[in-house]
Amino acid sequence: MAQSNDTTSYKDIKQTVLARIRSGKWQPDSLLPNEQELAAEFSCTRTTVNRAMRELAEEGYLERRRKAGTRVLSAPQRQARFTIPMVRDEVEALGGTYRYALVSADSETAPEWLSARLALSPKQSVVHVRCMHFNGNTPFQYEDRWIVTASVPQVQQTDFSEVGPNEWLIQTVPFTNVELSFLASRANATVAGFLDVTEGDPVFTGERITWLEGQPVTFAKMYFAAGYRMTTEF
Amino acid sequence: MAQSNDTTSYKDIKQTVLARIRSGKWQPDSLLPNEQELAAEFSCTRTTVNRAMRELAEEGYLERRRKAGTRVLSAPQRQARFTIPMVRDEVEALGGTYRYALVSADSETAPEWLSARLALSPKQSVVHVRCMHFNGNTPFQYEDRWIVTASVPQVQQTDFSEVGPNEWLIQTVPFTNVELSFLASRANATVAGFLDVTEGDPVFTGERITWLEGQPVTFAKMYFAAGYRMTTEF
DNA sequence: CAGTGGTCTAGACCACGGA
DNA sequence: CCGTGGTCTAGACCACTGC
Repeated sequence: MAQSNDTTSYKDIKQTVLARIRSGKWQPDSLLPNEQELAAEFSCTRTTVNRAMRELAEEGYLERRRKAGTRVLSAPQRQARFTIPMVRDEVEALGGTYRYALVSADSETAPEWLSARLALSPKQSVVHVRCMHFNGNTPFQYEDRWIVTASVPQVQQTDFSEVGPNEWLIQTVPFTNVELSFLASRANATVAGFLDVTEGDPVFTGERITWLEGQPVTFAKMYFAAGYRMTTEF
Repeated sequence: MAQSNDTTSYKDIKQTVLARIRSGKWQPDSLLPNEQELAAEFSCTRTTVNRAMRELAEEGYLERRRKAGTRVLSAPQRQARFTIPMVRDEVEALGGTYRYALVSADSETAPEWLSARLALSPKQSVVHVRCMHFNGNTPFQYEDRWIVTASVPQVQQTDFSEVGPNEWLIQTVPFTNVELSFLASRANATVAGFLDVTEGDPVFTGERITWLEGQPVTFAKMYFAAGYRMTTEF
């Protein structure tokens, strides 16, 4: 199928193995034949079997350990992958026209809660940017962001009136680690005003911390407009 | 590093390539050397280069096309992976003791909104299960679930007083497709009561639809207790 | 058409970790 | 110790697609 020829591809093996798991032929927790035996069964090399099984393990269906062999996971630890698009792309994917508006950008001393959150030394300088992302004229996301000046000195000379801080950061600073959270919060007066909802309404909220080689770069809170849902399929 | 010997491993290549991207030596949108040239540079086989570059592409750093070659993605489409653990595991990972309690389980005719959502023919039979998941004695999640009888006939003879519907389903029915959404909703009187929050409070909410070979199996709403956040690092 | 990535083979050495 | 998976090599054929 996958190949025009009749060779057994790693995709064929994946499909077959998945089918055996689903049909119950290979029960959860049961030990599977080793790679050599499977290679013989599928009349291909061990390399090909290895790729198939390795990918199935990455996808959360199997557990593999040297010497112990390969087992079917009883509760498939399937992973949901959410692509984290830039706001602009997300709006445009909805068929809308993206518009950005700066609310404020100020250099200030990091508030205590932020210093604690990012493990900054006290009274470090940060740039605080607040901005809005629109879908046409409809509010889409209100963003509240702090950028650590010491990690990104150029931020002090940057004008965020045309380019959003996220797009600017991505083009300017690489990152090595990200912590991303989602939660439901309550709209305070400010957020409610920007998102055109009633104060106290539930707001889908994201928090993102970004590091570069252990140095904190930025902390962002993203408040999504009413009705937003983060969706994935797998 | 990765190997005890001094051979160049695919992991070394990944690191080097990432470093070049981050340092700006390989600019976004720029065309990279082809696999043969890279293999020569790293003095390894093309197979090894291929694995490194393929994985970097899967991770969202590169774009590869036959004949067109490999390019650095301008806006790294990094993906957040959330593992979707079973509630029990999630609670136990927090160091708590998991406790399950059935609220109700009834066979009924699918309400119209559900038929529409799952594309069921009208008036199909479903089993409606409501239950609670606790962390010790603290409410953790309230679950509202419908299971399509036609897809899982055994559900009619199943007692959900001891085993939660999710654990039961996972052990009973395989699935091929899942749609998973997260949103912020407002606690109605029922949800507020079960989660011990005030009516109208924001509630982090998940919705999950599961199919087996195109057949809808189950629809679940999961309401998380106050303070819940879904977190990932990458 | 021709260049690039996608995949397979046949064989090898080795790291890990269970018994 | 020694079986199992993890990875690399050297070489090959081919699918796709831009020119």
